[in-house]
Amino acid sequence: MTTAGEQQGPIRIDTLGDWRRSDYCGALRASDIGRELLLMGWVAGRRDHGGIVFIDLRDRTGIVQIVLDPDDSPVAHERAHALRSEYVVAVKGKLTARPEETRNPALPTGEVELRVSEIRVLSTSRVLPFPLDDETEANEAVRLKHRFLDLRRPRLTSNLMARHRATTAVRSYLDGKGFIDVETPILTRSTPEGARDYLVPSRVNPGMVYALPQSPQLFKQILMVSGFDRYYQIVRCFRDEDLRADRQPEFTQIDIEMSFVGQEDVMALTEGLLVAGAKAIGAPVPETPFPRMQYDEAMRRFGTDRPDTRFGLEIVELSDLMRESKARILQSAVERGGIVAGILAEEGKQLSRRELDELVAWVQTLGAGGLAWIRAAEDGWQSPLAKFFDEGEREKICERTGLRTGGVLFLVAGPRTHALQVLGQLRLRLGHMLKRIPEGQWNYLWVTDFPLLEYNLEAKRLSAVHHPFTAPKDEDLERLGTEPESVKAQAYDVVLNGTELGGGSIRIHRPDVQAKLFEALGIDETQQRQQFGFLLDALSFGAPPHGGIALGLDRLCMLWLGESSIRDVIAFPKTQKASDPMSEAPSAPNAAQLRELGLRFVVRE
RNA sequence: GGGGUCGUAGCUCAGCUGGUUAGAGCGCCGGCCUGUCACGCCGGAGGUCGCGAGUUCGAGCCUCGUCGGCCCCGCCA
Repeated sequence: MTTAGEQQGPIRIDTLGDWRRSDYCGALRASDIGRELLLMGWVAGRRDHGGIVFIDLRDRTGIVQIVLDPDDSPVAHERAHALRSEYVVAVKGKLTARPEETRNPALPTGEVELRVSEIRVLSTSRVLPFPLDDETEANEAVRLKHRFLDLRRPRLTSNLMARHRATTAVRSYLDGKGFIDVETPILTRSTPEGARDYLVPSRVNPGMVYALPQSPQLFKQILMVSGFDRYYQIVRCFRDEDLRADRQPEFTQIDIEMSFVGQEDVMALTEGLLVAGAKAIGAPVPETPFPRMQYDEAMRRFGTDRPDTRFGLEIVELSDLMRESKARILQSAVERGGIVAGILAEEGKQLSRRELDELVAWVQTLGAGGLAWIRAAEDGWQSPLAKFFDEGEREKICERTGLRTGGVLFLVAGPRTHALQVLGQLRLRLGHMLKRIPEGQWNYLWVTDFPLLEYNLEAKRLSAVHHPFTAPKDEDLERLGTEPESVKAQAYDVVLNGTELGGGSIRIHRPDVQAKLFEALGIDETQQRQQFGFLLDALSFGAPPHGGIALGLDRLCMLWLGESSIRDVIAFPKTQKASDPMSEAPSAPNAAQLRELGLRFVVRE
């Protein structure tokens, strides 16, 4: 950038006048040759030969080549020298076939070009802070500060247009199935459990706050009680938790609830919706019904409740073989009620000693006791634990896991759930390292039969795995009071390639069952009234059996479009610190605002 | 709350073991150029090495702190 570049230059800005666009740039084809056109767009590139000038004109549909030839119009040609990147221009002219040898097969519009008879310069541009091509990936902070420019990049433009097609298809699909789009409040009340809330102080109720919804859960259930029967909403949700590549503080859910249905009905509907969405966005259309897997099996084989089933490297348990082992670390884990389990990498030979050491160190950062490995080399086992295993044990281990020469077996010992989760993460990492994850495969999967409750170590009480309105399986109902942790929920998650797309459940519609669940959760009657009174009221006035699901629209679009960050399918996303470099949100409130709200900030040490 | 990584020209990045005047490509500015499409050729401008302390004769490079981007753990019913 130079000072000269900051000047707008002597170029004259024209008015739009009565000019109106006749066509979009990206749609022009050989069939349009001969037409008189009026195009409007941004200067995406300029090749000025002095005697003849080529302009790449871009709008949201694509790029078409514009030719400014003094033989066509000396005036337009003369003005073309002053054009710069991202100037906005309108051009009038005739669409012609490009001379045979100058066609550009890389461009959908490469067979044609517009020969300009008249040009209007509608707007100029400062020099760009970063190039707008799809190749150079500028620093995210710079991109977000100038999001209006970032969004001009063809990839982001087409991502947002594709997202629009998906949401349109979803609305049309749900409308066709008789669903009613109903809006629910953004200013609502905080509910306990779940994520941290974003709070909004109420001016007219000093000392009181609203919470932004983490999801419209209670409202959609109430709509069922009200008899709407089938509800949907494409709705913003807010969770004040730390961000990830696939997580934003505000995100969009496709929220669905329906009455007089069971789990299978919701799942079938969801599959149809995903088919419609995938079709509209141009992603491979999944086959239905999707495969199913019970939660217990997912944990046992994949160490997670959202397994990526595109590759093997499954978990194998070895606890029974280690009960008597001389390898104390492994043996004692079993003795204490934990497990020993492993993952076999058949092609583990390609992992260097250094990579193995890095894996061991990495697993330790996950909070696991440690990671042991056994490398089956030509001349015997190489392993920190090798000396502890006799011939018989080695044979059994090989038999159980399939370990053979060239392979590496990874072992983790510890409390069951934790060991499995660590292995689940190790599995993903190995999948990447060994390039085992196939591109172009789309494994949709239902995970079912979640436990209803789990023991929360921090809170020292049971908490809901899904949420406290999830119905237990009918046959498990009576165990709610006696063995609550054995009760399964009528809950289901849909997973794509190891990413959770969404989840739902059949809800509790009977006040007596809901009360039992609150009891199991240790929420007393006063708290119940205070926190969920309105839902309990609603359930007591004739609630239909109902259930639903919520799907993460941003994540869906991200996966469907092959993006690795949710930010690239959201027009105005936030950084990892939940800030927006463009608008500079969040910002400090001024004194008058604080006074009016009756707030005072206390500086945290 | 924690771990990792990055921050040098508008952008992407190089910069050795701490040592003279901090480089490249692209972009930008000026000139030339009638079939380019990553146009080409000639010339030029452009730097708070994120910021602040410290060590040192000397810091882009070492130390500490801090700010910011990204990835991950915890967290996200």
